[in-house]
Amino acid sequence: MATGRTHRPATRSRGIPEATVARLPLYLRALTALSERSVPTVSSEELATAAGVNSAKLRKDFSYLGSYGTRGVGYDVEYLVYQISRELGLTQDWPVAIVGIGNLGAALANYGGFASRGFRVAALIDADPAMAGTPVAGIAVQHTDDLDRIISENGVSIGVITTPPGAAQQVCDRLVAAGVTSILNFAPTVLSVPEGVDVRKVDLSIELQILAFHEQRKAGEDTTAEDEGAPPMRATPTGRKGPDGDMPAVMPA
Amino acid sequence: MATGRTHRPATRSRGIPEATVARLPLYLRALTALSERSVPTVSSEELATAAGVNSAKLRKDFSYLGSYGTRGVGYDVEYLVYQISRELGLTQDWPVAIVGIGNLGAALANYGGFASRGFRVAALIDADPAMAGTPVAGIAVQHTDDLDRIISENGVSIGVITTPPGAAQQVCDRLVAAGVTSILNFAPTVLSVPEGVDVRKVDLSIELQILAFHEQRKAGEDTTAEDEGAPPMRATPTGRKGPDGDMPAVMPA
DNA sequence: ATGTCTTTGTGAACGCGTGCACAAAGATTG
DNA sequence: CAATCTTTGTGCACGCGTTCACAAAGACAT
Repeated sequence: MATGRTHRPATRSRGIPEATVARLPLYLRALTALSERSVPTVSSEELATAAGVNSAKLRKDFSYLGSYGTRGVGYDVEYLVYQISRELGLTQDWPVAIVGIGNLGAALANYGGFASRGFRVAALIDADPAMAGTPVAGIAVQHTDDLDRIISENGVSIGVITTPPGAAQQVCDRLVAAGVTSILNFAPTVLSVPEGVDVRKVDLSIELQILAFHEQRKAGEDTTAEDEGAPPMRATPTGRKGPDGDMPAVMPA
Repeated sequence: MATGRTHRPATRSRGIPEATVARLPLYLRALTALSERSVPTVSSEELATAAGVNSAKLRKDFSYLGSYGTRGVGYDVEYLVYQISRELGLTQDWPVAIVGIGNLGAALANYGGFASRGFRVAALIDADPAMAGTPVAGIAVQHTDDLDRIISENGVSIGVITTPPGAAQQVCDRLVAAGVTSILNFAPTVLSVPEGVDVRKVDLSIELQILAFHEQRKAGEDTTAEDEGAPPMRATPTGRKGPDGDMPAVMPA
């Protein structure tokens, strides 16, 4: 098991707050839409509405990038698109490797949004020997044994993990050893990585559970004093509780 | 276009902070793993490590749920699994409808993590008439025309949108009109929903762009005074700029 | 019973992110 | 050139979330 940090201490990267960085892609998307409609300039108010944020927040976000606006007029759309793209590093090509070509991995390989903004699916990797050579989204799947070579040859620095949870940490370790320094993890696992490696996770199950919480809360608001449901007898603090748990089996897996 | 709030003002739901709610599924997952290994009790330190968080944060999170630990011993695993499950509303069944059965939608329908924790894929909906009746993950795809009826009959309150961006808002409006109050949006679009409806978004493109930012930053750290790249001539503040933009076309779409 | 040892639960301080509100800047008009 | 109007950029205050550090609580040994 790899030992290392799991959380980056929110390093204020080059003075730009993490929260701002997370919103830049949102602004960029809205700006791109305006650009396609040949809109020359946009005010912070309009752009904020399009991006679904507060206009003051948007202005403060942009202020971290520099003074790119013109008072009394607004922001030059094309210019801003370029500045944000550059800031995000989207002016260069980012070869990406997807490891774990199951349903989700294949879907991502086919996903148009991937290739659209400078990201290029450079390799598909799977542990199943039977899949090797099979073309998915026009790219031949390669075997895990060659992972190291594939990463090096293609200069991949961003890896996407769509393996089953049991394989995720191992794949992660191998990716990192091969030189990958950014990982997008779709497996429901807490990845442990060494310092300097960034990990972002996308967890469908967690998102649903958060929604369920609010949903339950909304439903419970009607009943004034909702029935809390008889809590199951708590295991006696001392008596360790029998081996065959008589606790209600809530969740199998 | 629907008019309404886009952001919930972080309503401190029943006293449990939003940040804590977002971590509960993480704890639950770690606890479930311990439960399967028949571990009777766990300390905040151990559990925190497994979940990848600070132990003080974990204790404070649990303190919002009540005093479920035993000092000097730790937490009873089974009991805590039940309490968190109940708090998240996972003791009940949540029928989910997926709208937009393309690559991603089909992958989600097949995704095991969905069904595992009380969530059940109750319906698959697509706008393509040719898909109607086709079984995906053992469920027949139904046509968008029947959306309203499908939602009502199955008592769906959580909807998942995996349509192309252009259709997302319209689908969202229809889902909300049919009674859905929680939406998980995979389309790269800012959804506008009325008060009382929760929206969570999963955006692959945004995640990659955030990684690219940090990746670029890491790469740029080596070169002491990195070349900022000649900024393209800024559009003259007054002269509105020609219709055929001579700005470098950074991002096509 | 008394003491020791472990671990929880939480008060308090700190830092980040958000939003208000306004002065400064520039465009535009007469 | 002066006046007016629009919109940016930001100082400031507030609230949430995180983390430290420790007192209180209970288990366990003697």
